Amino acid sequence: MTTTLSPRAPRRDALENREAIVRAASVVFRRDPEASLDAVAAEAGLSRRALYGHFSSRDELLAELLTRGGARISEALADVHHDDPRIHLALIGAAIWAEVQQVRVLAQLALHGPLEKTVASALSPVRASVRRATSAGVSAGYFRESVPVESLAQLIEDAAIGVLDVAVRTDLDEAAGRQLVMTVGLSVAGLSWREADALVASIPGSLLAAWSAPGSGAVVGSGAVAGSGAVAGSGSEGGRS
Amino acid sequence: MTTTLSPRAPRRDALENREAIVRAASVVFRRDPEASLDAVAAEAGLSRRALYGHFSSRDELLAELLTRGGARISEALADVHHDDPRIHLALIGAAIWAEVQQVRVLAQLALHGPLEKTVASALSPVRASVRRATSAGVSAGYFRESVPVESLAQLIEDAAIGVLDVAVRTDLDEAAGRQLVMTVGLSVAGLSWREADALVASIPGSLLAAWSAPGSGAVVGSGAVAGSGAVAGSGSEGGRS
DNA sequence: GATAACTTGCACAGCCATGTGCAAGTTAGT
DNA sequence: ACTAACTTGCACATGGCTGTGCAAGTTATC
Repeated sequence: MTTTLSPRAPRRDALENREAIVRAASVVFRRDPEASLDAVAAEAGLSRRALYGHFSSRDELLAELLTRGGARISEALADVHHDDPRIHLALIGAAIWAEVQQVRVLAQLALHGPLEKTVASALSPVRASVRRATSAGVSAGYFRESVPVESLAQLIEDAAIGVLDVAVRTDLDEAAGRQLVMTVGLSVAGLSWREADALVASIPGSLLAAWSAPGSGAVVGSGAVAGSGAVAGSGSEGGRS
Repeated sequence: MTTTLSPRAPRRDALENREAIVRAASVVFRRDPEASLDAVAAEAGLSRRALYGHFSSRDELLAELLTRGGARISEALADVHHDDPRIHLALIGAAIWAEVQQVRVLAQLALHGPLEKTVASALSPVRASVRRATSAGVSAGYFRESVPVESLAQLIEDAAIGVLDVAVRTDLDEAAGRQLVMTVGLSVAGLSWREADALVASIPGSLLAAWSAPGSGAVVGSGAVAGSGAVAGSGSEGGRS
């Protein structure tokens, strides 16, 4: 008695194609937030026309991306806490690193126009967490006090995105990338590199286990990312400059 | 005997209009590198058609912008040297801060596509200078050694752009902005915030005089930047679709 | 004040991207 | 195997931006 209502249930491959489209969009838009739907469809291995069978407009696709990205990130940050604001910040870095792909799509999309507000709300958990750690770290005398806290938090955020770019571009392995994101974040906050390195080294592996874990399920984007001739095709080296 | 060749010399206001266009382009493209020429013409107070009287294509206008920006920056960096790599890096920061507008236009344009190479070459003096200071600082044990020098230089560069954004956005005064750019650059390099602050404070004013100077001539873009109702006016939001 | 230089406004072509409709396929479920 | 679900390829309307031609203005310069 599956479904007596409709004459037939939706097909399973349709669902798969929908996923493929979202994944493709994630890959393509990370490189160019204004890419055409044709490009997305191509990356997904479908026709442009079929894409409209799943999303009735470009904006609807964007909305889906934003929603998913935001959810992934919130989830990842959900249980990141630590009494030492320095370690807290480092852990945020590690969590973010585990979600690079998502974060970078959001960051890219943020540059656009009308998405700003949506993206902002998607990233707000990160922002809040960073802000809390920053503020605590400044009070404790660890972080620089020569800048208003909001600006500092913003700087750390911006720097983090930059680091993600570099890390991805230079093809660091998981551990190295995570380490870089953590230490540079701390540096911008105000620590010297020796302090940052030492601090990060002192973090018990158990705290990082969640992300460094072997088969950390639910890795939506990873496949797409690996297969991304994307990064290679575009940037080559010019990158940001 | 001005010019016996042509029946009449070009008019002076034409030159002024050309300048206005370039300035407008600088303002508009800094916000949105893909803005239409209509937007540029409007910002310049001219018609789109008139614009084509000065630049035969969009690319020609871009080229002019790139060339000027590159020239300004090279010039600003020409006599930035110091034996202490930390101070060298800080001074680069100060020099860059004096050219924020230019740098930001270039950085924006860099995200585009076919411009990559041109932009890259325009910014190459900065890159080279940063790389030199970075490498020297690492050798001296001041900067972090846990990252390959090229990546570190890249990180510093990226961070600098981020700082410029924040600084401009939060409307810091000249001195504060310069200070921020210098210290955060040093932080990413690896110094603690106390070290960075102390170091920057120790830099004799004479070394900064060049930029902090009252009427440092040749400030091409400053007027345009100040007058930019740009940021406010444009966005509206409709944007794409 | 005559004349060339410059601007404007309009009309036009071309290109590219978005959405949509429809007829003909192909493929998954029952 | 039959049928509905899904995909494809095409055609089409719409809208934005570029680049150009031309006639009619305005303004600097001689």
